[in-house]
Amino acid sequence: MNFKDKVYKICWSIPRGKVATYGQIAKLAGKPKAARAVGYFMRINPDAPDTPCHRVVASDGSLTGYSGAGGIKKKRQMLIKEGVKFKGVKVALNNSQYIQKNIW
DNA sequence: AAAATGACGGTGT
DNA sequence: TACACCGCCATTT
Repeated sequence: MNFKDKVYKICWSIPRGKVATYGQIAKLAGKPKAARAVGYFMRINPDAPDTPCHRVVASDGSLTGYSGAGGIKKKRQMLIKEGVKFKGVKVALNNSQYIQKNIW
């Protein structure tokens, strides 16, 4: 299992209505400081409905990137529609962050 | 092998 | 909130 597959697998494990941060995913994948690389994988993946990459946000809760149609705006709407709480322009990590324990 | 790239993260202004 | 910097990383060129 390479780093890339782990990242995707973790993405798929994020439940509806919850979100995870890039750094969090990087850590779960075994590379605490590879958040940047995680973003890279999100960018090249088939996007939207396929991999729920829209459930991945920046550490401060703000939405970054998203190469799918609609961009950031669309991403935010998708999250809201799934039940993710928002605090202004950012995600309310306090009650919408996905707290996951080791899945391996 | 070396340099460039980007959907990051943390800190400071 | 916005922007600039710098350190980090896997993947591509």
